[in-house]
Amino acid sequence: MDAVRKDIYNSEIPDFCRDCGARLGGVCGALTPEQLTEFSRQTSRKVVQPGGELHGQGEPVHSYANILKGVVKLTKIMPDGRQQIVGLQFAPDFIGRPFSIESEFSAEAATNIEVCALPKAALEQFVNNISNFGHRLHKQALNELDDARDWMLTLGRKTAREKVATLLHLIATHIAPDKSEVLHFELPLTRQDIGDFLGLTIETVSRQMTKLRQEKVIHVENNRTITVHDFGRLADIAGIDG
Amino acid sequence: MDAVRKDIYNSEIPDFCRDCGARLGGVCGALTPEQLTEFSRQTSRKVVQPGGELHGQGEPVHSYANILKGVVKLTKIMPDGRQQIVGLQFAPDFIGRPFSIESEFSAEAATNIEVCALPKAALEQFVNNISNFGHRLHKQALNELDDARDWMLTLGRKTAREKVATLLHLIATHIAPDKSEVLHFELPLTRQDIGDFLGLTIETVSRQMTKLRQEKVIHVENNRTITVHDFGRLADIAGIDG
DNA sequence: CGATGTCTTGAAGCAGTTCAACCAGGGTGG
DNA sequence: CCACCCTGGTTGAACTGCTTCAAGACATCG
Repeated sequence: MDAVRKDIYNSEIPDFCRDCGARLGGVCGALTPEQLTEFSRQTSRKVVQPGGELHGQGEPVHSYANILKGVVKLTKIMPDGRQQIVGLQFAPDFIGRPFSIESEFSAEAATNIEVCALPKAALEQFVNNISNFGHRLHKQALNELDDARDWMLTLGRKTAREKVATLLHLIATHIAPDKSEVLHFELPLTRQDIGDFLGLTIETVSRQMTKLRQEKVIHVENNRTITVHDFGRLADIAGIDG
Repeated sequence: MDAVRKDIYNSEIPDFCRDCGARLGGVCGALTPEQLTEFSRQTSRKVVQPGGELHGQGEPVHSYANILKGVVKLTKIMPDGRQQIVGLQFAPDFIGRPFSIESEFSAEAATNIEVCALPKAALEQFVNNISNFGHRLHKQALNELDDARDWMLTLGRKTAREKVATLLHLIATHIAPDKSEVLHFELPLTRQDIGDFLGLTIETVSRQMTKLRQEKVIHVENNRTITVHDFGRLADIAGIDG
């Protein structure tokens, strides 16, 4: 780490960050190369398997993380076991409630994920010393708030059919490789996860997926690989736009 | 405004703010007396009738406001008229999406309200010049996010009975005068509003209220005045805690 | 005192749940 | 290599909680 390699194009950026997909987005986009170096010294890359917990509901938050790859689900669970996913996060989102208090939900890997974790103390140091850093976190919170409110409309007022279409639309816009009319992607969620996100049972989710398949709105392979034939049609069914 | 009256107890606080219930909470709590004076110079008090809009869905945000009194509902509406309340705000909450872009929902007075409105330019000035100000806004956003996610669980996984109890619990904790076991308050929402908040029809809301009344969990006068006899029982029915 | 808006109550219908059986893929071990 | 199971998904049939539609009660206000 002392002998920093340099090249013409990325002269000051630390090795550690050079190949990172999240470098320009999320909180890291706020950092100068020197700050990035300092940042990278305090963080550690972690790989987490599906189902692995980043933090549990009711636990104090002691660590934060930047998602580099994969999907993280935020879930709430009631004492009797009923479960609700209250947020999905994709690269380069930031995980963890700043100004701690204990977490009101658990954060769990939905797919294989790769994160850049940093301890609470480091986060606080960055917030205090880097002017843009707090601002970036604020913006992320506002985005999550907008997403949460969109989803409240989905949960409260949409039919099962619209809900499933809305979910597919959401996933597609976040992880599909291109923005053409025909989209192709891997579902990062199980049917159970989808049910828990939409406030439905797995059976209802399955039935609605089957219907969309029969109507040729989507094509499904191996239960997880989805092709959307007509993105506009999907948005229409989801009740998005006017 | 030039001849500032002073008294022994509130020497530097502007007249304008002296009787304000929100002075110590919300964003104003971050301000020194001098800043408060500057702040008060840029703001104007407004009274809004129930149904009055602070800003509409899809409009650019050009004004912000601090709630001094009353309740504001944030609502989303679909092209076909289906409606969902995505947030309730009480004094001393702050209204308006910082870093504008257009608003994704409308903010509307649910009761008679009194607000302290300030233009976008003034907000930006405060964010840039007062170090705590942005931090307060950030905290407010995080609180709203926690609230939104709590509500997602309510919308997605609770029964009609639990939903109604959850709403009563929410209102009670926000506007009830004291924290004793027996609570007494005015409902700031119509049955339609309650339905739009809970993702239910007004008929279902009414039926569940009747049931809670018959079970002596609550007492209702004039459809709007509620007495909660046993707060713990209400929380229990709402599925809150363990 | 009728008129209007808000809330309640009842009865019928239906979207989504529940319960149960079945199916496909992917180990594992005899 | 097949028998076995185990997990995740689908499909069917019966049920039910909420909605829908319709009528009535209550309060407020010209």
